[in-house]
Amino acid sequence: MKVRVKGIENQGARGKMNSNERSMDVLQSIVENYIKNSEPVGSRTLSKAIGFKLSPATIRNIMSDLAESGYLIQTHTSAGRVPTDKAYRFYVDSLSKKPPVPEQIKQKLSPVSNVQGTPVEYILSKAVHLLAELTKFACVVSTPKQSVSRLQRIELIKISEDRILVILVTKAGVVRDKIIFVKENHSQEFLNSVTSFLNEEFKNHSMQEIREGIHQSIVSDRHRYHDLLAHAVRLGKKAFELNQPGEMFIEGQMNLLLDSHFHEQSSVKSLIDAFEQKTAIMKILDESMKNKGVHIHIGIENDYEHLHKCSLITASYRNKQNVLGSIGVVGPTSMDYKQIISTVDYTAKILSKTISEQSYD
Amino acid sequence: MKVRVKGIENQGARGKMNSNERSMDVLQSIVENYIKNSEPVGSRTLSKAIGFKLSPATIRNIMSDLAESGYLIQTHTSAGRVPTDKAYRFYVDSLSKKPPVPEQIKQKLSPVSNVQGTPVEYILSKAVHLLAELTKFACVVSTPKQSVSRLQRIELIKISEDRILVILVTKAGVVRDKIIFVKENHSQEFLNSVTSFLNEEFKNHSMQEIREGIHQSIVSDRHRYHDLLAHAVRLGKKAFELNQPGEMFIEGQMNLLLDSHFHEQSSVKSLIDAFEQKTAIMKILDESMKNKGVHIHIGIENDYEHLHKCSLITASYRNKQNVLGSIGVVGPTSMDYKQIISTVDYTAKILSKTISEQSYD
DNA sequence: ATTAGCACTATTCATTAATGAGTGCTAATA
DNA sequence: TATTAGCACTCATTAATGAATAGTGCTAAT
Repeated sequence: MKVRVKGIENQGARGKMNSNERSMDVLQSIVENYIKNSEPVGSRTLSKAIGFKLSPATIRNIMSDLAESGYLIQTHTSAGRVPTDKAYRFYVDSLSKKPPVPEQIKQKLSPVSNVQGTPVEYILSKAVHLLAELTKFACVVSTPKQSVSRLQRIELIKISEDRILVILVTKAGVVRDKIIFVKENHSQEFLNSVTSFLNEEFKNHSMQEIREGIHQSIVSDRHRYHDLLAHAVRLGKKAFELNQPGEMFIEGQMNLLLDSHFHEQSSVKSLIDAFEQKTAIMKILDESMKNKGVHIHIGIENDYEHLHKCSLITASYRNKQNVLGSIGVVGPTSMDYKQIISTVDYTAKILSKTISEQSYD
Repeated sequence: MKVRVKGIENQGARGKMNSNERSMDVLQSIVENYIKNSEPVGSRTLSKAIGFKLSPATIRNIMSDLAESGYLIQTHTSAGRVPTDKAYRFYVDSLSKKPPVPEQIKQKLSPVSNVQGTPVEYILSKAVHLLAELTKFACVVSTPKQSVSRLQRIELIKISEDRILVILVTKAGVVRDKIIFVKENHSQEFLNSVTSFLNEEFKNHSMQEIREGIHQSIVSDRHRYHDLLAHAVRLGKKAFELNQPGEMFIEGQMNLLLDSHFHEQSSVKSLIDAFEQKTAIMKILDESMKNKGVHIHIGIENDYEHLHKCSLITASYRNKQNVLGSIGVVGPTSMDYKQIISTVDYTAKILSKTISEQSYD
């Protein structure tokens, strides 16, 4: 059996650079062609697509090599070739610069920044809705994480003898509420004192710090003999306890079902599962908050099995101080990466800008 | 042409009651059979299903009559009969009592009431999620309407020179926030006075009343010479302005796509549209708040064309004082009405119970 | 190294025929 | 007179067949 130079894989070892570069070009063309038409691409089609610079026979040889290296597969003998996840990975890695965002898309996303005075959640839902409309895929956004947010203000409102409504306002402009149950029947005046104390003590600190700080206070006996402070610390501990799970908004799930790549029954079931069990996607969004820029997860790269036929493009959004959450698109592995990447990137940026303007510092 | 007694339609006019009752029984059996198997039901099948009490031939005659009266249709000459929306309407109207809710369903919905201290929105999302899981259809719930809610407390928090964060807490336990923009640079102390005034003046009044009341105050010159009150009224007007559209949570949309009745491309598109354009469903939920009990909209009865292949089962939820919103199921017209109706009813009840316990009066 | 040519393979599509479920009508029956 | 059995007929569904098509792999020529 004749061993042919494989291009890409064994760079320079023995093959000519030329051959390698050409393989890459061909692969790129195949990927782009498949993204465009969602149909296995054959040697003749491709030859035509690149303007007959290479004959179908030559392309067949190259394709054969690419297939052997795991970049392409055939659904059956007489079908064209389809890119594998490895090919998509190569493709997105070789994308040089993000192309400029089309004016039309900017236009469509402009409502995100026209939301004077509305809650952050509303801005997020608007953004994710528009993103879904633009991309025609499913889109997700995670709400700001409590732990990194810094306190703007806390309010304690007496509701009944044993219940206190806690309202937390963060610098990012997020308002969260919950009810805590207490044994003592505190007066509203007393709660006001506690409120003042907590606000003075903890304003501008992150929730994380506050939780730790309060824990410290309890351990230390600094407040042991001061009744008000002791109570304040006790109430504060309850008030700042994290008990709300991170939320996530989803839009456009149904778009996926119009996509031909998900027409099989099994794929649909997988998707339903993936969205039902939000944790997997949530994890990816959380991950995306750790680094700047756009994150790309292609098919099999996803840990969660039900997402093996999907690619996720995510980007984090932030205010001036902190990374708050992230927004992303879930689509088929054969999505138009160029377009989606730049759209997600732009959406995250405009979201950051809008929320920063609304933030309280 | 021989005129046969039609049953149902011309009761007692000339036909025997027997024949009429029998037609009804047969129709009911057909509907139940179709709900169960999702397949056109033929005369032989039905004869077997009712234990051969009537021969296929007799049933054919009855079916023929029912078809003529618009209760059944045939997809083609040699197919069995399928119930029309008219038949479903007859069927649900003739359902006597809601059957008891199975213990298993109660069990599955129990997490709804185990939500000590969480925001109302969280309870709602939990309920709608579980309902979707139970029914395997799409489920929706509307968040409490601001206008009917009664004020528990308002807070004004200074954010910057020209921005004030308004937090409204209603008796139902709903917390809403928004930012208002002001020209004057009020101190927080001043805002506290305004807050006290507004709380004293308007606590326990519905938002609707407050908006009207404030309007009155502005029209009257009662506060014209009192600076604090004048400002309070001005700020209050802004604070109580309704600017948040009614929200709606949707869950399990994708369940519908596993349902065989929505397999055609066109149906899927219709559904996507229906959920994209939330207003139509929202309107039905709002409608459902006006009367007690379970509401049923079958197929063509829906005003919105894209819902013509769906039935909606809705029920309102409430606290001790007011009807707050409603929850419902969107499924195919051939859904198992008995089961869905009782499940929705029960869910609404447990929701009402839970929210009432959390309410502040 | 590239390409043209050809044999080979597998899908897709339309046609055909067989099968079967179900009806409508008529005549027989209780 | 109401019910039922029997039969001819209709139409969807299914399987089988064959032609058309798109594509490959290999070999030999350039």
